[in-house]
Amino acid sequence: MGRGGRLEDRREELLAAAIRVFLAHGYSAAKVSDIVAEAGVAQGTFYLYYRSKEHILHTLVERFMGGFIERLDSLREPLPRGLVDYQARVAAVLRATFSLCAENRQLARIFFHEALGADPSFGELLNGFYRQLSRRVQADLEHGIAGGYLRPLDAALVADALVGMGDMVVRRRIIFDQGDVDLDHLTSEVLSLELLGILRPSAGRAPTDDRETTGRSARWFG
Amino acid sequence: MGRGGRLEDRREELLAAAIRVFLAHGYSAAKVSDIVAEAGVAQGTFYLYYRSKEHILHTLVERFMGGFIERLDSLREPLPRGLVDYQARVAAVLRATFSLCAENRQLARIFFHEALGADPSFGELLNGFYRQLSRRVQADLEHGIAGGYLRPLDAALVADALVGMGDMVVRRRIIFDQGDVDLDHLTSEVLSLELLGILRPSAGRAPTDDRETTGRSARWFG
Amino acid sequence: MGRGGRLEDRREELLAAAIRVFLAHGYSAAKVSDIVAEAGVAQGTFYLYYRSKEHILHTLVERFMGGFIERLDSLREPLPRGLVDYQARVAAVLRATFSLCAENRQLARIFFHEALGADPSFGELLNGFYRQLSRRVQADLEHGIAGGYLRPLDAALVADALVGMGDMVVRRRIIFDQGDVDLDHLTSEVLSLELLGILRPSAGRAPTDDRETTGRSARWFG
Amino acid sequence: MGRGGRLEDRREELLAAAIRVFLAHGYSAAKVSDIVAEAGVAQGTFYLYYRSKEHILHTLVERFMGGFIERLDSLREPLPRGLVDYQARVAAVLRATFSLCAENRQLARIFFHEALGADPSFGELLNGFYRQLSRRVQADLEHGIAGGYLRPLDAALVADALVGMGDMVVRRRIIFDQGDVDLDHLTSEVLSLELLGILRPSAGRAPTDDRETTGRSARWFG
DNA sequence: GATGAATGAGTTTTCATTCAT
DNA sequence: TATGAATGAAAACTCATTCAT
Repeated sequence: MGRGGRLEDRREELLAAAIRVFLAHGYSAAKVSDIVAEAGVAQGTFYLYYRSKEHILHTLVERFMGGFIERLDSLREPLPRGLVDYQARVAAVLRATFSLCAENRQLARIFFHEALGADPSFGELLNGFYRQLSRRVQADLEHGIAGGYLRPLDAALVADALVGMGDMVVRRRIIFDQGDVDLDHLTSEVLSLELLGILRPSAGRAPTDDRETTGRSARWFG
Repeated sequence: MGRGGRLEDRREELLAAAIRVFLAHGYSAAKVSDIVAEAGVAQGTFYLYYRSKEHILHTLVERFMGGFIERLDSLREPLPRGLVDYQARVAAVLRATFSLCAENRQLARIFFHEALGADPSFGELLNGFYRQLSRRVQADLEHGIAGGYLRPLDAALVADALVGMGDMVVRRRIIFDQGDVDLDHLTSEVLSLELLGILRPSAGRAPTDDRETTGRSARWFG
Repeated sequence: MGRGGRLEDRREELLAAAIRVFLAHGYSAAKVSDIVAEAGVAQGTFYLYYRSKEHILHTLVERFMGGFIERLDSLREPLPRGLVDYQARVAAVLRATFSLCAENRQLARIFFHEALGADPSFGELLNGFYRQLSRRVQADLEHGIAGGYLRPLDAALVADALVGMGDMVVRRRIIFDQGDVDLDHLTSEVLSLELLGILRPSAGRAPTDDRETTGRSARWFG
Repeated sequence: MGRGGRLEDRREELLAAAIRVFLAHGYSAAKVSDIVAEAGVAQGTFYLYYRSKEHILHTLVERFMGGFIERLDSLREPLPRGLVDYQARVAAVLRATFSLCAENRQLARIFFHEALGADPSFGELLNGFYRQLSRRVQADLEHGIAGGYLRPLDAALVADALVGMGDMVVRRRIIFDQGDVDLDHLTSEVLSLELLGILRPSAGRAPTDDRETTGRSARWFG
């Protein structure tokens, strides 16, 4: 790791500095001079690694989104073969979502809080992100409906709603909260809600035992 | 009425102009000079009515939030006396939520899109809004659990998740979409999801002929 | 005192309000809106009585200068006939100067402190004021030298210096100081200093008993 | 020296430009854009070196005051041992005062004319300056009274008056006047006035052949 | 690559003054 | 006369970006 390593280090230092600064002051109040001061390099150095202030935010956001989608996709590869499979998959996806955000709380915070107002283009980006998530959920729903273990429903719309559930739990329980989070608890509650609904469960509708679905493996990026 | 009315008119004209400008360029790219040009008044006039660009956004946001909370509260006054009551109430709340956002799509768009990144303080404001909604849902959930018609669950957490469902549906289906929206359809689908969950309904899980619920005609609300 | 009286009252109220505001915030920081608020009239009313913010300061300054010069001139009418006369006259002038400034401390403060930086033209005005004072002193000095009771000296220059003595005593002892001032003491000390400095260095150099020269009469303007 | 020298140069260029602009238009009418135009640098460069327009004036004023006080103090180190010493010292101080102001006429002009009304804080600054001068004079007077060669007097008050003499001579004869000044003449006239005014009125009222003192040749100082 | 001084366009905000009522 | 809403020119100051060293 000779020269290339050094260069990457600088890029990463700046990225890390940018995270700290964006979190401390918010994106628009953050100055490039704050970032370089935080990173301990000269003003001009910034522009050797990033085209602009917006570009470094873009990098941050794309890293979050890319890592997120990639991780989720790794859990989804085979289509679920039945209800049990499906349950396990949803559990795994939820667990991964919450873990990912908890482990990268700062990045997630920037993604969900700082980026949006920064530039009109980030609105599109965020929407694209939700759309990607929603499409995957929708596909699974349709698969399940066809498989007969899910009830008929407007899959696209319900997918949006389910993504929203996860989104809000992440925003209010993981990003916004300060203290430690019980990821297992979050997962099992949201999973039950998603699978069962809130009505009193009639026979045979056992809310899944999520113990199994709660692997520690999720090491993502950063 | 004469004079006072004039003053209020000016305030409103500026507000309307600000909405148009914020939607067209985004909040941070919007200049006060754009707003006054749009409103057809002089630069200084703006500052007769609003302390700053941030202040007019605050006004917009508070107007949206206030109207929203007020409307929802008007639907919630008596606590639901049982499952049927509860269902009607949730239906009404969802319907009102979607109607309100559809009727004030521009305001809603500013609220959900422009305000967040504008200023650190708006993050707090938005969070407060979600917290208020969530607390109300939580109270209803707890009431229903005590009443025996809802299953035991972590009411605070599930409330967050349910608010998230509505939030995402609003954002992706009402605000983001351009065309007309079938509010009844949105309501009935989200209502079913919320009440029943997505698993195949076992016996007696009224009120649920899925066909009907999913169909366009379903009327859960007044 | 029908209409005219009213009009004059308004003018005076505005003037008084302007004094208070100029003293409180300084001329340049003072806003016309502060003055009208202080006077309890509408913004536009100001311009019925004064052409501009500068104009009201001009009015204030001219009132001070005019009153000052007028008062001094009333003491100087007959040329002093000899040393005794001269001493009495200098004493009276000093006493009047100090009284005037003490009685109109606020106006004086505006004159000496606020006006200068307000506008280049006030520099000229102030200089003109000093020039007028200096010329009068110079004339007396020349008269005294010709009369043989003052020593030969550069009358114009010494006049400037003597005016400066009074000026600084006024600024540091009357305007700047908060508490009460012993005008008799100021007068007698400055008088001694002045007379000893300029008298012909012959016999009879008794510093005047200033008791006599200290009349209470000085009621000036305002 | 290379780099540091450059930075200092820029500061000085801006300072010099500011002097020219303040003298030409007056402080309050002067725009930062005038200063940078005069200095031939960009608008933003100004703020690399000075926080604000007020700050550069502060710098100017402090430079004047500092240089002035420092110079005077260098003349005063040993306390005068008697009348002769005292005379020499007063002469030296007057001469230095006049020289300094004549040599830095522009700076002095800004100090005495522009700074005062600029900001309330400058009133304090100027007053502090006069207070410093006055205290030094007062100390000398008290020393002389104790030494028996000065007459009893209110040293603090007379000190103020004497400072005022110098102040007005500087303002009217050095700063305000355009042409050349005869510093020797100013010094000798003011010196006579001052000494006669404060010396003990006993025998030997040297140093006083009035003819000579008033003449151009008089040399009271080195 | 690294530096950091210099750039200058861009925007908010203020406030003396006007004028329709 | 009195009002006070409206005007709009004016200016300070910021900060992302560049570029000579």
